[in-house]
Amino acid sequence: MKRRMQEILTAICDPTRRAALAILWDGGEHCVCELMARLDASQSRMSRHMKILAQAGLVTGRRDAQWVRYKRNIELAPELAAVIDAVLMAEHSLEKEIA
Amino acid sequence: MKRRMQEILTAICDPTRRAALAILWDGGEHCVCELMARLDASQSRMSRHMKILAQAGLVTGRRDAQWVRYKRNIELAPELAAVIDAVLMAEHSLEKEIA
DNA sequence: TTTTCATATGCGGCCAAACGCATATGCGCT
DNA sequence: AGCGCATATGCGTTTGGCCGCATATGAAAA
Repeated sequence: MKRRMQEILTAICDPTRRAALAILWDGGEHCVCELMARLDASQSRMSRHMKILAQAGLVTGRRDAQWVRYKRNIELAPELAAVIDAVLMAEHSLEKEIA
Repeated sequence: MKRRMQEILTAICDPTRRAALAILWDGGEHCVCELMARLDASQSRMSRHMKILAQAGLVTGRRDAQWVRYKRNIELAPELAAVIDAVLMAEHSLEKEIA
């Protein structure tokens, strides 16, 4: 449906969420506390951001003891994954630009 | 720079702007009044949306008599154009989905 | 020059998003 | 059970985006 598209774009519009996605996009699992530390975000802030990413269908989380391990959602439709790929790719290539 | 990336994502986050982009993405020129009519948007609303798209570097406008003709910016960096392509592509393919 | 059409913009209101703080929940360890 | 770590969430505040309305600008035609 079209609603998911809007959710995804809203999700990736926030820089912190994009940064989290970039970390998760390797396919590995990462807990909230790790993301908090690496992205310099408060606990409640990071938790909420992850919820939004999950609701958009971009990531999935599972309980593992006291942690929640988030990872890229492998069931994401290919056309939508392509959007994320393009965004992360572009952001990465723009990182080292001078002008 | 990274700022442009954020501008672009903010720009395509709005449904009306995405719809305008979809129309302009064929490369042709379209005036504001045409976009207003096709997207059922008020004049000031459409004008502002176009300004945001232009500031993000996605489109360019030129005066032609009393009209302003907007079109896709052909000088847009390829990695950024790829993002727009992916988004429009995905939205198009999701259009006819049942589930 | 006055009128008319097309577009841009200043202003103020409205609404949703994002945040910090505090608190609740979930889980393992002792 | 009680404690401590990790995560989620309710609440109230602040911030920013989008809008309509009115007005300004720009350009052609009368």
